[in-house]
Amino acid sequence: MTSDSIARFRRFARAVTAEVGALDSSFLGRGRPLGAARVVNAIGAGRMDVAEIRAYLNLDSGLMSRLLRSLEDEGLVTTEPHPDDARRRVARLTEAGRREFSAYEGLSDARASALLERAPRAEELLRAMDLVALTLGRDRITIAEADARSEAARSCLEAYYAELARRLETGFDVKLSCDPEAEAMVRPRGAFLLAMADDLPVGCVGLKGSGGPVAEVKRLWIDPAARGFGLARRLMQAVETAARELSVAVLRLDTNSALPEALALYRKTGWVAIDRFNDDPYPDHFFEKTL
Amino acid sequence: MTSDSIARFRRFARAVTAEVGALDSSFLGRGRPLGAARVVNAIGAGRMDVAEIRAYLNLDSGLMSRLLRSLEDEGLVTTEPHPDDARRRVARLTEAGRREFSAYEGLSDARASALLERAPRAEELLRAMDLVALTLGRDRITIAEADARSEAARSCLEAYYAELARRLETGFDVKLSCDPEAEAMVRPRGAFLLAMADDLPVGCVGLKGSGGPVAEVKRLWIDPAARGFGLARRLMQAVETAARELSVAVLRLDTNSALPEALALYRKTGWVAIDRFNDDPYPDHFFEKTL
DNA sequence: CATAATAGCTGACCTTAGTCAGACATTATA
DNA sequence: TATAATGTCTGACTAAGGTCAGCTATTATG
Repeated sequence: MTSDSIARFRRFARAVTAEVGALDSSFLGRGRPLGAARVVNAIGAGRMDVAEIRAYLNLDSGLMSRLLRSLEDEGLVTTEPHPDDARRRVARLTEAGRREFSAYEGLSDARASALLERAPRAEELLRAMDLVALTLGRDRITIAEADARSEAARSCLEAYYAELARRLETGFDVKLSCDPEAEAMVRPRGAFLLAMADDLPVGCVGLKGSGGPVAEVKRLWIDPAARGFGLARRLMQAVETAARELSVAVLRLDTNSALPEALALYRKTGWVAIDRFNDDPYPDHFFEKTL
Repeated sequence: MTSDSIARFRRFARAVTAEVGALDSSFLGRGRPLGAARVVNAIGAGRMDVAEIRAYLNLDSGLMSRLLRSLEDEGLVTTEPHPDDARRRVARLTEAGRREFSAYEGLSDARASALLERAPRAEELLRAMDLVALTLGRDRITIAEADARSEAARSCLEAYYAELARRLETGFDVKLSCDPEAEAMVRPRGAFLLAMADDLPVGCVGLKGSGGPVAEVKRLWIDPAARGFGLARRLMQAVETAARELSVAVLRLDTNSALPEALALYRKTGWVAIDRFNDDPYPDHFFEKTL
């Protein structure tokens, strides 16, 4: 690693330290120490189990307990024993607590918004931030099943179609392609999987089934900022697992030689080239894998 | 600003918070509270005047004084009155202090290096970090005079040549162009200015003089990650100021229509198109400005 | 059923960071 | 030369974060 690279990295660290410090201090300014504000936000973000909050915020049990008492005194939080295990406790925001949480969210959103509006080329800045955030947080990316008709799924599919249109010499019009109706990618006939980074989708793959022993893998796509982390392989493994659960014996897929990284992945992971099995105008390579 | 953009910004903030927190905590782990470590690093980075360190780290004078005493007790720092003004004090690292500073630097460098080595496409990641760092720190970019033969200047010039080679249809070979020998861009004949962000150069411009009343502006270049902040305009203003100091009455420059943003800037800032005044093969537009 | 493990609570205590008023020496200014 | 301003230092004080031993209640386990 060159010293110039390291200097650039450290310039980055200095610049974001100031910005992140300012984000942190947006947790202040509402008459409450940072620790208590962080607890309100952890609960607001859906963490309820006290031990879970403690682990997330890295707090001593004594400190955590005191923070919860002070928030109860303020009327922002109620606690009650965990229904399954009375040693544990769960915390909930009161109506006032939810208002405080919204206020904190609003402050963070406003700061983000102000920064983005001041930036020339905001979309380029966001893509740069995506790349940094995903590289730093690559180990926290999870694979989860989702409805193919959900907003997160649709945003991935649109990005996929746009990328095909850019990369295929012929362009790409989803209406001319074999567009699997979303129902074919919903259980029990099929499935749809998303790679999620911090509640934002960064990749997808669909399993288009018919109820029979043969199903098709469709719509494998990874956000450009998340490439190189092995997500495509993880998604393909997950879709194979889902196919096995649905008693699928044979998987098929079609793809295009303009997507060499996809071809390489299929060849490396046990897929076998077969003859054309549909009349879709776009693909020029066809693969099969027996499960 | 869309809610999706804001969510992406906040994902970025979360990801770097963890990383920056880790960077901060590399200031810990050497048996010294964060405040004292930050003072050691400020002095090591060349800040000597106590008031200057205080302003930089945003510290109360009482706290600063105590931190310096504790560092003196540790044998890391000595202080003495400022030679010009005995009210002020200057702080210096002792030999042991310099060792501590090096240790902190080593920890930060190691962390940066480890992260970059783990990243696929490290250069793309660095460019993304540059864009984020420069956008966040745009108000801290300064214009300073530098030697045209210095390393910082040379790295800008090389980037400039590479960009010309990319953007001119004919390509660009600096040997075929009127390459001003560096001496012509050094005082008292000329000048060379750099835009600096955190000790790294992000833009340059040269003033090529002959000692006479006519001089030439050369090599205006801005790092792609720093475009849109008005740096070109600032550099041009600075080079005009430098020219006036050198008693230059008339400035000239040549440029190419493949660089429309440069042409637009010159036209907006009082430059007048003139006839070709050299036989350089690359430029196709020529401008003049009377100071 | 006795014992161990788990989860949280409480009180005592410590460190770090930060604030503020006042003291002191020095320098700038009317 | 008197006065104001500047820069640092000291002592007194506070808030916030954090640690630890011991307590209670509950659940898991041999």
